[in-house]
Amino acid sequence: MTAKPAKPSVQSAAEAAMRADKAVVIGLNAAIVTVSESAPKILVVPHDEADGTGGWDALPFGPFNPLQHRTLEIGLRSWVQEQTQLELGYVEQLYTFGDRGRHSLEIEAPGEHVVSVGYLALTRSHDETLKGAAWRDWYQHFPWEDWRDGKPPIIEQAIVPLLREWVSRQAEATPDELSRGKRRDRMRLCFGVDGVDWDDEKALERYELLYSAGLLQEAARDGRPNALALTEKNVPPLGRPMQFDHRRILATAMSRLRAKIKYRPVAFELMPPAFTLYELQKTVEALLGLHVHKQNFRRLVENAGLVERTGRMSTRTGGRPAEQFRFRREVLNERPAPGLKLAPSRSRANS
Amino acid sequence: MTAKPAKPSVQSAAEAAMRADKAVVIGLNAAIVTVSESAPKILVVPHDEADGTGGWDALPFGPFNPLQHRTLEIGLRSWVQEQTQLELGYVEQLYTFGDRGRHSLEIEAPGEHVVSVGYLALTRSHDETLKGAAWRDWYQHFPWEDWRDGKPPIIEQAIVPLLREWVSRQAEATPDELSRGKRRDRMRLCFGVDGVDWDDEKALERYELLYSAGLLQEAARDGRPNALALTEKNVPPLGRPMQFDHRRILATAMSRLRAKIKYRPVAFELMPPAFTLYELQKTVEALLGLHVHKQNFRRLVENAGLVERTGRMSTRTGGRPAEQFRFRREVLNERPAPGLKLAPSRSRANS
DNA sequence: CTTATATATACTCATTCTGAGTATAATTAG
DNA sequence: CTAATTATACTCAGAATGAGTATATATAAG
Repeated sequence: MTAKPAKPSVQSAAEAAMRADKAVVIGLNAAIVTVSESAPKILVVPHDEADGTGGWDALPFGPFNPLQHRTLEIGLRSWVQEQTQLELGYVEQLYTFGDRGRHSLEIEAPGEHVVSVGYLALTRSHDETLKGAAWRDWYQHFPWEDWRDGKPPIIEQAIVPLLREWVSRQAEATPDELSRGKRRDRMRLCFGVDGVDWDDEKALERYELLYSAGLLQEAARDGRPNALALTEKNVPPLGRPMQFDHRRILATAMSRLRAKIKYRPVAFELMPPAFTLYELQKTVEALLGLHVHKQNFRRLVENAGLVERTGRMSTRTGGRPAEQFRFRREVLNERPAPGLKLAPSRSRANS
Repeated sequence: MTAKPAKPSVQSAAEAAMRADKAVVIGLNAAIVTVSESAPKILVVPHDEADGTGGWDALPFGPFNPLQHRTLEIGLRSWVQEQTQLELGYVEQLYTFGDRGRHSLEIEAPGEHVVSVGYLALTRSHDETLKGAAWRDWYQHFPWEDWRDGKPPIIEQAIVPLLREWVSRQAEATPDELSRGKRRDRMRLCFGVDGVDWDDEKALERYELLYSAGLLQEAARDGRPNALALTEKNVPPLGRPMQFDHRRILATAMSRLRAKIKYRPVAFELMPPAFTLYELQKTVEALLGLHVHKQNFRRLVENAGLVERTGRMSTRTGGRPAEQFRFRREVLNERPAPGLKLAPSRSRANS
């Protein structure tokens, strides 16, 4: 085990990378999220191409210029600021995708390749019209993810039957019990079939399952074999598709945010300076796509020291006025700053 | 809010990115982890340069060739396999770093830029010598992270005094109480000063804190202003440095793995097919750098249905023979597959 | 063979955390 | 004034958690 032998291979590999055939362009994609009127909204820019994907939303994206920006995040903030005038609060890197064939190819010049880095950004609700961009309820892209009014009908009416067909199609191809079970298990775990509970954090897994089952328009666009068969059968679109792999990035953002909200106080990035506990709850429920138990939610938020009273009351319609609270920034300097560990309320979520 | 206006800016930006000045090379870095003899080991390749960083370990890395590999992960698996003959089990993307100035620059040709994507990979312990590579106990790079024998002396003897100086240095520069408090709070939360508990998952935050305080040799290499002053003062090295930003990637891997082990059954990727519960515990403790309560650990692992008995006994030295268990793969198909939610044992951890 | 020592494993117990209610207070709509 | 509506406080059983104690089964020493 001498030091020398490894060096040539590793180093020369790195040097070989310098050549143009391995050069890629970094695309920075931002899933910019806000919540207003109990709906999580995602910032989209319109996209029109003659290739059949016209009208599909795209996430705002821009290239990373390494000469201009020291880090990827700085690069992202810079062009988002420039293009949207939004001030981003929380920003988090999600994932870097390098897949060939997961976005329409016309953007790639021959011999060049785009690697896309996805970011999640949160911003406080704000109604100004952004030039050319729009806020879209993210459940338009993921209608199966919103369980606030009970199980979304699209699951039993469309998704489960189509997936069952996909499961049995594999059964024909590979008749061994084991690998058929795999597809069935994936379906069960993702969509909560056969008594498995719904897991709000599996948004990405569900998207990927639907994609690989060929049930999404993106899969058809990418020419996935499964998808072609279904296109012929006139399967209705499952949610609004998005350009490139942007719906996948959005799914990643949803999963990450739904997980993060439970152990870090990120929900407050979406709230105004003062808010009632019920407003906070509505925001959280919007993101999770679930209802939570109101009294326990209060207890949790107050016991964790996440908020403090302002003394002011909210002039609301309806019943008794609610007190307004503010985020206790100090928690960030106390213990590892907790989030909103909450369990879905059985009473309404599973109706 | 028409659709048109945004299109030119977004699209043309993407097209502009095609030009060579924005092209970058993707470097794939692998933090390949195993555990043997109660020590977490990281695979390193030697690196010798005449620039003063000779002898620093490097993580194995290779370029991503988009023409050859469909996804980043496939590219990574491919050259790791090629270079090390290791079979990777679990692989997870960690983070994509684009920072200029966080690695010695000689690798970058003028006008070109390396963006590095870090990966965490787990592999079962295996003693064969790998050509040119070596397994290194990861605590050699992070001596402050191993609390299994009580608080590591380096914290009180070196780190805390140096950080205090760094805190007070800011107090001079910006005398306002608020921003001085920021440095102090960072120190407190990271290193568990003033009654704050040690958080094993903050490995990355601690590394970044030490780096930005200029206490690491990498900071000196990168010419960080803080670091220069300290080099003069003959500060002893805090842990073994690594080439480029590889120690940061390793810190990211540690943080991610320490977090993940608590909610996903990844520890079993590091275990042989059959193992005793104490062996499993030792592995987990090695990764966390903490002791856990033995009886409660057993209860947790068994109640969660993570293991099943094999009936065979372990022929061990010492006391009563222990039963061997195996991982219950079925948990993956049951509920969202839990991990090893464990609390550090107060009795020995804080000695 | 007996005893000390070491480890494995089972069982206990107080405390806290959770999930799910009930009870009561303060508003507005009629 | 009453019903409806929302806010907030309080209760309670069961599960999970942290920390032991008790007992079983081996090896090593004498």
